[in-house]
Amino acid sequence: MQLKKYTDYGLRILMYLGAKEGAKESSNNRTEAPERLTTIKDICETFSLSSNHVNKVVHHLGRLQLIETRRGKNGGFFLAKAPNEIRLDYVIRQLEGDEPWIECHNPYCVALPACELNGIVARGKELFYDYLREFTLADLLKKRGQLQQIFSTAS
Amino acid sequence: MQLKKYTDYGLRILMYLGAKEGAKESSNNRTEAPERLTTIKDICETFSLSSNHVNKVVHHLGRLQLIETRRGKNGGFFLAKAPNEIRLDYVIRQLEGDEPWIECHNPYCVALPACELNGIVARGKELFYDYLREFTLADLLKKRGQLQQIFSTAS
DNA sequence: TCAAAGATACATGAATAATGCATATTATAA
DNA sequence: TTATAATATGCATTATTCATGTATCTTTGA
Ligand code: SF4
Ligand code: SF4
Repeated sequence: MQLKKYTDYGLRILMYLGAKEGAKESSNNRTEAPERLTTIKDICETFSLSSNHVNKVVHHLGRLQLIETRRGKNGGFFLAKAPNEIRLDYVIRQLEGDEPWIECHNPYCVALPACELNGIVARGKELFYDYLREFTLADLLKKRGQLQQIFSTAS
Repeated sequence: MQLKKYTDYGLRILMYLGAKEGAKESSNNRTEAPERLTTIKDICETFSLSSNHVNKVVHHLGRLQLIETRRGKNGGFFLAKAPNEIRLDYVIRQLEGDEPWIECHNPYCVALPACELNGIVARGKELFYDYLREFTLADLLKKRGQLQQIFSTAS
């Protein structure tokens, strides 16, 4: 019972991009690319991660339209939305995959027709996500200055 | 992000015992063993499970003092508490293991000193368990009659 | 036309959960 | 007292999923 690293990596990437964006004097036009784009290599060096894995997460975030990716030379990616428009429940649900937390079929459980448990767990799961729904990427950037310092210091 | 089968097996066992207990005219003395005790074999045949795995879960439930186990001939196990005293949050926390849902150390994440995420997820996890806390084994036995029928029919 | 970036597909490795096996221990009954 | 039926316990193996690696393709700017 633990979130996948994959999911956390996605959030780290968003935090990195959010913190960096805060660094410049905040362009209003968000689909305009900043000076130099963040690359997968940047992320890997900052967090000491495997580029292959990050590759996939970045791609996924792109498909979700949370970031915009640019291929080719001087390519990279940046936030496609304002931090306060990126809800944590959405990010985690999508990256994590939204499967039921308890598996009653496969193999089929005989108790299923009379079981109250799966409904209770499913409701609990929704409460978890309801709570996450109250937060956005902006909430993760409360200590933006400190994050910037960490990210710029980390090799 | 899914509960372990191990945990669900534990709940199935409790449901089985609870439904069976409802069958007889409810002895008040709960540490008194009923006529014939439920065995691991019974559980395995009912749910088509591996006896080794069930073995361990039964042992675990015994250590948690949710059931009382009896070794030797005519041994087996039965509920050590009334169903309404067995809270689901406790059962699931214990069987599942109460680790954090997001892993910030091991390997260490550079963002940790300035990260808001782990706290948010930890709080969401507690809300999940807070919800489960409202339910007991008795709530899982709402359809006791149907459960009894299922369990007696299942080979 | 080269090089630097992400996109994509597939293969491999690592971690953990699930299961299997063997044997010890205990309690009951014949 | 002995056979038997049950849980207890430790270790081995298998399966599944996650994480990571390798290779190649595509795009794009210089
Ligand atoms: S016991 Fe209930 S929750 Fe568990 S597998 Fe069976 S039907 Fe699903
Ligand atoms: S980003 Fe935050 S939550 Fe994720 S590992 Fe780092 S410190 Fe923990």
